[in-house]
Amino acid sequence: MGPSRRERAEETEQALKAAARQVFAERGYLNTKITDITAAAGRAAGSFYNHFASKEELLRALLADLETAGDEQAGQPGHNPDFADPDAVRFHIAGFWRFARENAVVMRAMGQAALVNEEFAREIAQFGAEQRLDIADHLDGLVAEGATLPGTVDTSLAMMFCLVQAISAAVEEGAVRISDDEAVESLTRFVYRGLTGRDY
Amino acid sequence: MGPSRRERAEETEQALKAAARQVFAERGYLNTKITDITAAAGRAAGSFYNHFASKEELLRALLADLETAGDEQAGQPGHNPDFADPDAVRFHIAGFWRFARENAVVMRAMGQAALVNEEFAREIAQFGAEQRLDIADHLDGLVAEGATLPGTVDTSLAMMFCLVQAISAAVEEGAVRISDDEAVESLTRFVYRGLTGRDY
DNA sequence: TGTACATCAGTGAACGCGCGTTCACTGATGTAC
DNA sequence: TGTACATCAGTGAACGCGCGTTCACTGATGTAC
Repeated sequence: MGPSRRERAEETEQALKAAARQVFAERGYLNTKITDITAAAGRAAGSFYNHFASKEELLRALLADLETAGDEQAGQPGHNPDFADPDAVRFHIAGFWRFARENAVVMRAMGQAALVNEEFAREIAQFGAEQRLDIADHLDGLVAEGATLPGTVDTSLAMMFCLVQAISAAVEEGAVRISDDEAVESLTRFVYRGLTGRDY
Repeated sequence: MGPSRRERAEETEQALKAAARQVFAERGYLNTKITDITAAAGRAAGSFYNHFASKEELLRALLADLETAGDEQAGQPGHNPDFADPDAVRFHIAGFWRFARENAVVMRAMGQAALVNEEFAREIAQFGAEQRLDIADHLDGLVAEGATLPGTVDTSLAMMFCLVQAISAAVEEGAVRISDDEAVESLTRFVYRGLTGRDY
């Protein structure tokens, strides 16, 4: 007796997701046809629709996987919310950097999907806004100590996030060549200095 | 007697370009059909191919317009290449900012085209590399004065460019709300501090 | 345990929509004489 | 200046390609008795 139906279906679904990651990485989300995914997964074209209503739905599934994986590792030992300490800045940048590099394929796919799909665009915008809100209070220590931020709190946060995100994207597409450690170190120095006006 | 053939053709070509800018701004390059452009220009679908071989060629034409416009205003009065002076940093950021805001539609279209077209991707990458090379020497003054850059020269430049570009894109798509002056001022402070390690 | 039927994951050829692209046609401008 | 023909910008219906999506079919697993 072979695998149960449920097992068989689960296998195919995982195969499709893995194949999608692969072809998205190779040629990008927008350039990927559904038959590219099924071919890479070694299944028939029609099989796709047993598991996902569309390429968008598949991307949502990949995103959901990524979120649960993110939640699991979000225990965050060593979290220090006071950006007056350079180590706290480095800790946050390193975390974001790791996340961005590990999930580069899905992040890039999301970005591409957002160009064509209003819904995805809104989700990304909201995700960014939430991220910024989550650590808005991390700058309080700086202000309390009398440091002058480079702009409003929101602008300062936006600059920090945009910078790290843009650099990780640039590294990912090969426009900038730099090791992970070097990136985190350079970014930490740039951001710490930029936010605080202090040398480091 | 009506307008000459040449005049008539020129008019239509300009109308198509203007219409393209408009619809690209409204719904993005990738979401724009050729008939969207011709409809917005008030011409028949077939007319498009008298002027451009494809949507890509039209985008190239827009890019060429933008480059000649850029060259004209590149007299650059008041150019100061020594980034030890915050005003020099502000001058460059303000220039880039103006350019990015004025040509946001075409820049965004280029970015979208690059996702689908290898050729555009290469051109953009090369353009960025050239930009960085053009002002690589602007950091020499800093190094000579004994300032510590946040990373290598190339990494430092990449961070500066990525930051300004990412913020202008974020403003353009409404993810960040900030006036032009405020943006330039905040960016100048962030970048000057980040590069030099000095307060400002 | 065995038999008969129901259900389901997977298949791949075929269908059909959307849109880029073509092309015969129109009405004008340009040219030759 | 006038006439006859060539050329060309523009038109829009029609064509056809690419690709998403469907669906009748297969061979297996699940269920009822």
